[in-house]
Amino acid sequence: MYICIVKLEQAIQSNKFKNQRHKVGLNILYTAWWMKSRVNSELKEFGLTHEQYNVLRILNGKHPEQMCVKDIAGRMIEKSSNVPRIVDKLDLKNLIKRAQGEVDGRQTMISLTNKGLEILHYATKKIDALQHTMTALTEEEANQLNMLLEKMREND
Amino acid sequence: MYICIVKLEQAIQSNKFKNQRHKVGLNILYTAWWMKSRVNSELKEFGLTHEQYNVLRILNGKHPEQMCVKDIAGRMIEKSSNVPRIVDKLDLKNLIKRAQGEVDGRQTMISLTNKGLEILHYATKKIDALQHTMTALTEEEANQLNMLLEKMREND
DNA sequence: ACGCAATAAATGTACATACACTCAATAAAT
DNA sequence: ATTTATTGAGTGTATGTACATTTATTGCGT
Repeated sequence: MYICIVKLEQAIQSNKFKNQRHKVGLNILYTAWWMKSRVNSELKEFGLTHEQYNVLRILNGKHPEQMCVKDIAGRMIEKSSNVPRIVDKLDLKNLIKRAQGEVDGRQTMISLTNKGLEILHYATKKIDALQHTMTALTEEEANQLNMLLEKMREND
Repeated sequence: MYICIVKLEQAIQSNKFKNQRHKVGLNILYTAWWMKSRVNSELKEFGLTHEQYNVLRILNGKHPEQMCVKDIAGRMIEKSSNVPRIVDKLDLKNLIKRAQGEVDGRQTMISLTNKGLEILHYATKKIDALQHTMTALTEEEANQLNMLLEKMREND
């Protein structure tokens, strides 16, 4: 276990943590960055970013139905993501289609193209494999980690 | 405990997790975003961003000594932070000083100004108080969370 | 029906990340 | 000692975040 304790200290070259609760904040931020980096480098061969991939995944959840921009935004992990701009990039690559909303003219309805579906398919294979090696935990440990994270955010 | 399990599902409006290890990835990314948002809104009154605050804190660790850009970068949580640009912003606000390195002319040596020290002092008070309410864990739980995060990154 | 508030999407701006590249200074090789 | 490689900082570009503002459309109150 000692090796583990040393790892964050190595990564941010500091061991001046006031207490475990202080350390946990830095540890979560670092781990999130570590995950994003690895995902991004895996997605590079598809010309996708982490966020673009996330939007494609969300669209796939409703496929072949369309989704409006607001519904996509509500499912994003980072709530301040600027979905219209991410959708712009996906549109330029013809991975999604846009259409004016029929029931509500203010909405822009987004859906995956065949090209988008295909790229998502191959990208998902890669990401799933990565996630497997990246999360070196048992289901039991993962469950405990999830519970601790939820408890941490209790005062929300 | 059930309330907790529901929380991430609410936040990203999804409950289609393949397993606990899949969920843990999303949970860490979401928690990191949640923390950063709260820190940023707390720092707004000082005109600082989360990253600028981080650089000031790192400089304070060596104060009154100077640090070169590379050493600062090595202590950043997000390793791809572009430190020269963050330092630019701090310089414009006169919170830090730059000087050409004397022993190595390639280095730019950075140090806090009095104004930087003062702002950091007040900002730190706020952030410490925030961190206290934001991390609703006991020391025991925080320690366990830290160990699980380190174990998760084992295949690095 | 008309006017006004509310909503959805898009846009503008400042800041940051990710990554390639340049430039000057130092270190290394011969 | 001179050439060559390496290193530290800075810059350029594309992408994304955070947040305010704009524009078009809808819904509501009267």
